[in-house]
Amino acid sequence: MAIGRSFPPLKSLQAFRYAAQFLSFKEAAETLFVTQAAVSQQIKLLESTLGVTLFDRQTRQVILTPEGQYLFEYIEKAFHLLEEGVKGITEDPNPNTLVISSLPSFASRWLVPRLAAFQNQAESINLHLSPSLNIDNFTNNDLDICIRLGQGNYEGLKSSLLFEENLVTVCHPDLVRKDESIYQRLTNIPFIADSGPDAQHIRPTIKRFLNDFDLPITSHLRIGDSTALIEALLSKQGFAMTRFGLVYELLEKGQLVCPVPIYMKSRYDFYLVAPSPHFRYQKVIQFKQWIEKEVRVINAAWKKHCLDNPDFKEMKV
Amino acid sequence: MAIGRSFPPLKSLQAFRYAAQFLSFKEAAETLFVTQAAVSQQIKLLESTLGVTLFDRQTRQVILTPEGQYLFEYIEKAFHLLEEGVKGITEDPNPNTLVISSLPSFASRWLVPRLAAFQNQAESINLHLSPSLNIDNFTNNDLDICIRLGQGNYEGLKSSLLFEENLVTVCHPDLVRKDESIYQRLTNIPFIADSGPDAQHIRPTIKRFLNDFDLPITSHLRIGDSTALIEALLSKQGFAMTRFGLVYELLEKGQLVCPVPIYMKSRYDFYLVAPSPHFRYQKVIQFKQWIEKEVRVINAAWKKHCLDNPDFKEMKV
DNA sequence: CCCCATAGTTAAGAAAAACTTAACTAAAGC
DNA sequence: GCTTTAGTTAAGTTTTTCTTAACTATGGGG
Repeated sequence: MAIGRSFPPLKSLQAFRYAAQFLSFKEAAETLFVTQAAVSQQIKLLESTLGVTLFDRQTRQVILTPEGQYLFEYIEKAFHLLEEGVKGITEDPNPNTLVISSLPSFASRWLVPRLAAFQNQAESINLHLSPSLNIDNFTNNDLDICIRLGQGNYEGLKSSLLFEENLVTVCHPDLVRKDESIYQRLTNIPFIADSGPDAQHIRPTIKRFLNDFDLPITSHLRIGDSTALIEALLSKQGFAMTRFGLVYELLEKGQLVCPVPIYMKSRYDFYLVAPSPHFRYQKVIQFKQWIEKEVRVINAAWKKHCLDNPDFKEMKV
Repeated sequence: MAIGRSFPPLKSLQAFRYAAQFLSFKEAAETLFVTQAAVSQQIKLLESTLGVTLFDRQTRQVILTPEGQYLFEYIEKAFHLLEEGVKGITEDPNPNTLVISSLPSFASRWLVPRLAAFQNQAESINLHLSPSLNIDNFTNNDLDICIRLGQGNYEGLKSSLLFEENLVTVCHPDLVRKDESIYQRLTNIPFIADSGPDAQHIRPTIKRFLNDFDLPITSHLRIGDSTALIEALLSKQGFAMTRFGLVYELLEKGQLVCPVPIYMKSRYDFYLVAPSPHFRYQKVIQFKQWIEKEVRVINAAWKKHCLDNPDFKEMKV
């Protein structure tokens, strides 16, 4: 049932606004991202509803009638106000404070140590880092942007890929000897299972790999928190398959090594996530540009890792 | 695909306008003739699209947030302009001239003789009567209102029932003798067929009636124009089944009589038809009130006709 | 002078938006 | 403590809007 008895549909008024502005149904259609037929039908509907002819048709062009000119004055002003209001409301209410929600592991291991660099180049922006394990809906807080590990599709939110994650096996270097076989390593080094929600798809792959060596998948230790997982690895409690982005610096420093020559693409990647309007905030634009540049080191590290370990094999999910 | 990328849906802005005005989703819903759930969903959609909280919910009531107050200023003004513009355009561009389209038969036999009465009471209104056989679409002319015989459903137009038509048999009084039977009359008086488009449903009924007398339906004369039909009747060429409204005055004067004691409701009735906004013009309001009063004589005449002829039988279609 | 391109129109069907219904929550009021 | 009220949400339905395809009528160019 129609809203506002006998008031014309708002869509038809919007179509009229652009048709009258350009004196062209075609250009109005382009502006509104619809077909010319849609505009034609909307104008017809508007004229029928009002009982007034708004355009004189001249086969290939239209001219506003006096009534059309009269109406356009009002409609144009009205839509201008709507746009002004919406623009004003979506403009950043807090241009000098950037509130970021991020995975704790990513925040503590990667982001925080680098934020100084961002703050140096964006001195007028105060940062508020809010570690969180879950996506946010952005409607009851002043959160500006999320850094998420996921698949990038969140209802009502916009996602921008930061970097694709890969999964590698890592352990303390003291747990491996250069001359032992893979079989020996798999037998001698305990497997630490990552029980985090974004790691569920790793286990079947590990299981299939171990089956090739006729070995069962057992793990005396299951850790769901990435930070704790790193501590367990560094304290020589076993090996795990985990995100390259999490461990690549430790690999570069030689604090962790890859005991097993396999890797796989993660089902989840890192995204910047926020409501569409937030991506227009200047502070978010700056942060996005900065972090996209910073994560290039992860991509470069991955490329180098692949070059340094040409024998590593990709496991398909 | 959405119009105006990232601009919120216009319906949601309209819902917001009333929700903010009344500080009540319930009252906004009533104003918009939708359910409370619809308003709730529209507000949620608007907040999600803008990435802004517009209302603080307090279980049974809502309060505008500062952002909501800010936006409301613009939205309220904008919708006010829309309404002003639409109101201004639908106001009667020609308040002193009333253009009426009517069936020629109805116009010449009934309306024109009476228009003097209307003009006497509406001296400032100039009348322009335009006989027409077809409904009009009102978009390329200055027509104000139509008087139509039909079923009252015309796309994009509003209809108001004037009076219900009935069909009676009529002929010149010289063609009947008081003492002859129905059978004798049906045999002796030729049948004139009305071949007008709104009379198509009469023939099967006449046929069925004649079958009861074991008589074929034959007509040596077929006339599609009501005015010509009346002339044929008055010139003693036979009997016809036609609209009571067309002939009731001739019946009252004794210039025509009913040879056969049957009648039937017409499938088509008389309607006033025009675009919705035209029914708000003052001149149309006056005309409608006047003609609705005038047609009461037809209704009264029908009632009297029924009372004067209690033996007449209704034929069902 | 003819053919092609252009802008607008319309009907029919598809897609998207908007709405309703029903069940729910949380507080206010009696 | 129970009932009422206003807002919320999910699922399904209805309505609106759009697309596509075929069409018309004109203008322009060859």
